[in-house]
Amino acid sequence: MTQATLFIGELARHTGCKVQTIRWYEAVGILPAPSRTSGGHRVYTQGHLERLDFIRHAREFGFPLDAIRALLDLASRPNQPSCEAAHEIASAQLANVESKLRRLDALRVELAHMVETGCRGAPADCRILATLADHDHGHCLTATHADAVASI
Amino acid sequence: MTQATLFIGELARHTGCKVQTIRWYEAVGILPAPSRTSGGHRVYTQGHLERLDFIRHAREFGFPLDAIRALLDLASRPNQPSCEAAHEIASAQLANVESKLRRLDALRVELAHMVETGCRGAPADCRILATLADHDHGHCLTATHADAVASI
DNA sequence: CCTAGAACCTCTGGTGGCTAGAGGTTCAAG
DNA sequence: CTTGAACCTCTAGCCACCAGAGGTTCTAGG
Repeated sequence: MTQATLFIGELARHTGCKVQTIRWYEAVGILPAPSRTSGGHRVYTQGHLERLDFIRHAREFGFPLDAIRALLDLASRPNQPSCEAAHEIASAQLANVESKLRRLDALRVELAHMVETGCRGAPADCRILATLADHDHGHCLTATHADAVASI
Repeated sequence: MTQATLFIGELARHTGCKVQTIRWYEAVGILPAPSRTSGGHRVYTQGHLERLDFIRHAREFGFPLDAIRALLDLASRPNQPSCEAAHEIASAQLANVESKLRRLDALRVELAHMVETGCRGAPADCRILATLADHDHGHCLTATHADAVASI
């Protein structure tokens, strides 16, 4: 039952998180401020390690920090009647990713078309430059790629 | 041959670009600073309009501003022997989008699995929370979704 | 006890591509 | 001459960090 403690560098190594990022997570209040040595160095507990692992893993799924905060709140109250909220957050993230995928794929098709049509010779005859210059989408497959920007 | 000129708001309406964005394009040097009225209002020419249209269209393809700058440079020298550079820039962007698509799709699969496995009952038994809490990826389909973050 | 150097501290500024707002000035129609 | 829409500059914020300056603390070896 010994409480192994960690300095920030060790915590970083254990979690694969950069030192700066850990300090930033503390600044934005998603990782609680640890106690300090008399000299001011941060001293983390096992609890911090677990919480940071959770955060990192959730980040790998692309959850924004606000969502992660909500998920951590849920996880910290394990005896609530339902975790429907967790399901909702994850579903929202899935929907988000799916929407991005759709827009990005449309963009891929359009870009591939542009690259394929190619440019043979001088810039004056370049299909790529011509496509971009024509804001009426004359060379585009569809005129609806405008909203793809957000998914880049 | 009359040079129709435009105030910034009219240019914005013509291009579908926000006024602020136009000023910002000027600040970062991708749209040249126009002349001004004696009172200091920006006065744009047809050339500005065309350049901004190009920029907007290229942005819709997700090109970063640096790439757009390079493409505009090419377009402004239409008699160069080759526009291979344009092809390279577009190919790089396509590769970029394809790479994002791949990572994002892997993420979708993983998220869908998580959402599907679901959570029945209390947070203590929630698969979503359990998946996130297990940084050894015990509940994940693969352990390699870490690099998907960059594509969100 | 002293020293070296690795690791820590805070603070500032930058990333990309904008967007929003405050507080003030100019334009153009009536 | 007045009104009000449109313009101006400047600052700050978004997201999730990363890099670096300049200074302090920890700890192992002598």
